[in-house]
Amino acid sequence: MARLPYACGLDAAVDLMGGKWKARILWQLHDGPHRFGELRRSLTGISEKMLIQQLRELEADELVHREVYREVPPKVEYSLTGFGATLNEALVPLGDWGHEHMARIEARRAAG
Amino acid sequence: MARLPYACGLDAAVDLMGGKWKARILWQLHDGPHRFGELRRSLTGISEKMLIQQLRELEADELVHREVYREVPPKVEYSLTGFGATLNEALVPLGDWGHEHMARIEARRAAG
DNA sequence: CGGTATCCGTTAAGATACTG
DNA sequence: CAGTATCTTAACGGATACCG
Repeated sequence: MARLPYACGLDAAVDLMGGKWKARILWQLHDGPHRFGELRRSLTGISEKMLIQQLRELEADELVHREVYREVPPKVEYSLTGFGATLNEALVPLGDWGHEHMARIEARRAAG
Repeated sequence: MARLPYACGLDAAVDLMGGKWKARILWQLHDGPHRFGELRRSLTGISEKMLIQQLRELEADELVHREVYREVPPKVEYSLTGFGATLNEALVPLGDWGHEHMARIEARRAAG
């Protein structure tokens, strides 16, 4: 079925940052560029495959910039674009909300 | 594999409102209770199955309240709980961001 | 009106091994 | 170090038909 146009801003935003990892990846980049390996260690539980896949999508959506340094050993740094930084700011209240209610949310999840 | 604890607030929040529909459903309820059929018509493109499934999950997470009126024909109203209202507020900046950048996001999506 | 039940294809996600 | 490749499972999303 043909994709419908976005119904609202939230629809568009969720399309870009939705899923299990993207918001957390953007979050990790808020304080400057990070290398692939740093991100992998920070994002506990992510597989290399998912990390690179999500980074590629974020790059295609112009939220993240990928800079390759031609060195040995190889070095690649990921950073927020200006566009990505604005999205990150819009995610702050959501992150705060989650932080504030984390105990409740964990408890509900544990309850099944 | 056993689920890890939430890594940050954003992780917990996305777990509750992530997916294609939940943010939009919460959004629709911001101005008061709505009936099942109203929501179905508002959320263009959603199937009845997805709508009821997402509503049940939102109810289980105490974000949405379900009120059944024993009438003929049947009437059920969904509304935000206090908890759901606070999440909705945290989503406002994200919705604004999406609205502001909608044209750009649509264009990227069209480009494939 | 407000759902259920069933079936089905697609996408997300994860484990593991391997490469330039 | 920063990825690729392959395979498998789980979750998401949708179509259709039916029910109280």
